[in-house]
Amino acid sequence: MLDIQKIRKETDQVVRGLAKRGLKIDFTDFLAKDEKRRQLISDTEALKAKRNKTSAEIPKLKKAGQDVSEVLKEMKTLSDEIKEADEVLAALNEEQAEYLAGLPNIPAEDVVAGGKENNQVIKVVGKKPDFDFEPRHHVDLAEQLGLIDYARGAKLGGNGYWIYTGLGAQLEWALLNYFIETHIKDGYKMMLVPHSLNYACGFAAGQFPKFADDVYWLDTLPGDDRDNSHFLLPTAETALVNLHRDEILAESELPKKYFAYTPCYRKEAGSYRAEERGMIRGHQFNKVEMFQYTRPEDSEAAFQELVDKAIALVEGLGLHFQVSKLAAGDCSASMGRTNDIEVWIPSMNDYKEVSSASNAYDYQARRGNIRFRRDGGKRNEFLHTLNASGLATSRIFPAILEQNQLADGSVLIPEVLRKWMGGMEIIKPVK
RNA sequence: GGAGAGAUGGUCGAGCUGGUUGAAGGCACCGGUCUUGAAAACCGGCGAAGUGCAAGCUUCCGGGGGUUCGAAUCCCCCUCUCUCCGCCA
Repeated sequence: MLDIQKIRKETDQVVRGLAKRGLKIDFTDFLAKDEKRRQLISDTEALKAKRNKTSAEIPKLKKAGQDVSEVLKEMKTLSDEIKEADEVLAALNEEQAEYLAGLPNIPAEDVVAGGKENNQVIKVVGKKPDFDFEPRHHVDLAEQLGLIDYARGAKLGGNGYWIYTGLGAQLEWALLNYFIETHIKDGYKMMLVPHSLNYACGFAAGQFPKFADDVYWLDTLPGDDRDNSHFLLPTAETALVNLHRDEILAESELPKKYFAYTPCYRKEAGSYRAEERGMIRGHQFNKVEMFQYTRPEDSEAAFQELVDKAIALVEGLGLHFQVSKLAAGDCSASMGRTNDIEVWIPSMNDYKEVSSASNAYDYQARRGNIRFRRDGGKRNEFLHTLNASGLATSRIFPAILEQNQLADGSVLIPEVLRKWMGGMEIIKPVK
């Protein structure tokens, strides 16, 4: 949620910021209505002040033995007038809130305008493996090594689902263990959260109202009974940002650093592409998500910490990858800045996102009413929220298979994972 | 699933026979006195949001609606929490 004060006072700056996302916003109507709304507020408040004052007089008049029937009649009229004005005002407020809720975050100053095509690669680690044989596709490798059962996954859940089997399941779990161990060591607090969340969670995260169709709804349809419906989280971020919704934290508690493992459930409607066969894009995938609540002045440093942590994880696996700084239009709605970590997938001849690190600044804090009180300070301030995957396994797993494959179709297990694989160093084809 | 109790400011907790209660009191926190320093004690301050240049005014006692001139207080609906019973892991 954007600060309405900012829209009023620094309109041009807001317009320019949103333009970087490719949005042409004209606040003229909005501001005119806001003006009207505020006028109405002051009008109705004058009426209410009068009501309160007279209302306090009535018991005194009664006590003095005076006849108050005339006053009561006037008050009735006044009350009706207030009620009418309040209804108009409520409608205006709702309209305004709805409009504000639909506006995305303003990109940070140094984030360039435009979409994906303007993303900049800011770091490259390792290099593309040089195979002296015909490298295999990860789907083939996974099947030959008995790691993934795609056919039965589809039988159980349909397109977009797979089953980790045997060593594949162990390898997947080893990855998660590696992430978890690292985060704990780095002082992040582990959380296991509900996977079924209520509407307010999606709103605070910034997924709703706009992207309510991208998630799986459990009981009712959104809009039917929005406040009592639940959806499966598309990322643990949605849960973690809501941990402190409607809370006021003490400055001394900040920064708060969390991480959570959850499967992520996404509809991915209409996004299936042939080149993404396998586990590149599924309806359910495993991810460990890092999250921070910080003071405003600390969030840029926290962002760097999160990016560095994600980098270190991929680096620790010995994989080749790059880091991209996203252009404004490629940052999701809630985020003012995002860096993606993209791992090399040989079969796709492309880099695919394994982590997305973002700074939401105060955008989510406003939506979720998450504030903090400075030591000795009087006013509560919105804090900043940041998140970063650390990591999603669904692209790391194929990257390991493809980048670490040998001529005979076996795959080297990254060293850091071996302790969770019973010391195993290599996975060999079963047939 | 059935029955009952409850939801008040950062926190705990009064008020709930409708009208100086936006809300006592405790704790926490901030400032001061005292002290070599600290603690204790004492004195003072201390909810949030909206609107306005400001003084101020308005709103908020889980959420929504209603009754009334006037609602934290009365009525209805919803959500959540707790206790008991049943069922299940």
